[in-house]
Amino acid sequence: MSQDDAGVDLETSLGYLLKEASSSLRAAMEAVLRPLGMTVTHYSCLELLAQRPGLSNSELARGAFVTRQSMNVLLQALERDGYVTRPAEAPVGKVLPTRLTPKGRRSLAKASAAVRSVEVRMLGGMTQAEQSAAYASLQSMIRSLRD
Amino acid sequence: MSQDDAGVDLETSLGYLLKEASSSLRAAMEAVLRPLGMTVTHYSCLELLAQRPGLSNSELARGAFVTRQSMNVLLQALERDGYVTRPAEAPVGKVLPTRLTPKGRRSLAKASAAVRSVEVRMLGGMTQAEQSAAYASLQSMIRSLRD
DNA sequence: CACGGTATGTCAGAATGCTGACATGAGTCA
DNA sequence: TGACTCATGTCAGCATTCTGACATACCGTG
Repeated sequence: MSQDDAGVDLETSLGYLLKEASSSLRAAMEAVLRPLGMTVTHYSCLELLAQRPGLSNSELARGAFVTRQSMNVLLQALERDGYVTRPAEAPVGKVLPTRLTPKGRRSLAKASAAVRSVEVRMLGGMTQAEQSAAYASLQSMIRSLRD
Repeated sequence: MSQDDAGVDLETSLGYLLKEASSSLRAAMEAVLRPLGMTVTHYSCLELLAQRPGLSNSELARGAFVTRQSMNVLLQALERDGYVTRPAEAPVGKVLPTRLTPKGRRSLAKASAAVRSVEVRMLGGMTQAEQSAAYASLQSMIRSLRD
């Protein structure tokens, strides 16, 4: 339990709060995706492909915040199980554009609904103005850290 | 490029932005802690102990957002290298209260300054009001997800 | 007092992600 | 054209974290 509050207070650190929120969100997403046999990175990859068909392995990796090596392992599994397709040879350069299969699209539909319910729950106690403020705040943090 | 399909729009999703911000913060922290030979979890553990001396392994794990098994291996390494101390036997129950050594405190001092500089940079483009709004928003999200 | 329910510390194996490295292709510039 | 730089896909090895499991200690209720 909590004792004395001497020293720097982690409870008032935006960085700590950011990590806590992100951790909570990930846990909630894992909870709803597990019954569907899907991980968060798994879902993220499919969602990215739905919105931007033809994304390459490296681009997917950046979008899902993992290394391109990790994403490659995932893509090989997704391709083997018939969720995505990649051409055997690169149309141009070395980039292999990836696309969802109908099976992948069906799988994503259920996962997307589950994830959306989590996000709705997360935003439940916030007004529209508060959501906009949160959006602007997060973007500001990202922008400041990018340099 | 805005696209209106059935899926979650990643560009406007607060969840995605939250993950992006958290990822950026972690990367920035890793960058400044690496020269000090320290990882983020490593630092988090020391910072927690500085603010709440006598924290147990499980409590440290929850505070650093890892499992108690992971925290245990970290604590064993920190104890072996002389950054923290734990009694050989539990004063009460099974809980082993952990404390920083002077060496641990010195190590933390440098790391803490580095991390603080990152947080200052992250908050650079925000007004005081925006920081308060961000704080309230994140707490609201955490609260909503806790149920 | 006895009893479940909960929490803790710890060990072992498995899974996941990362770092390092290599070859290849595209773009840049002198 | 040739050299240089950068990005990509991929393989291999390593590190870190997690899952599963066990024994133990506290606490509430009956």
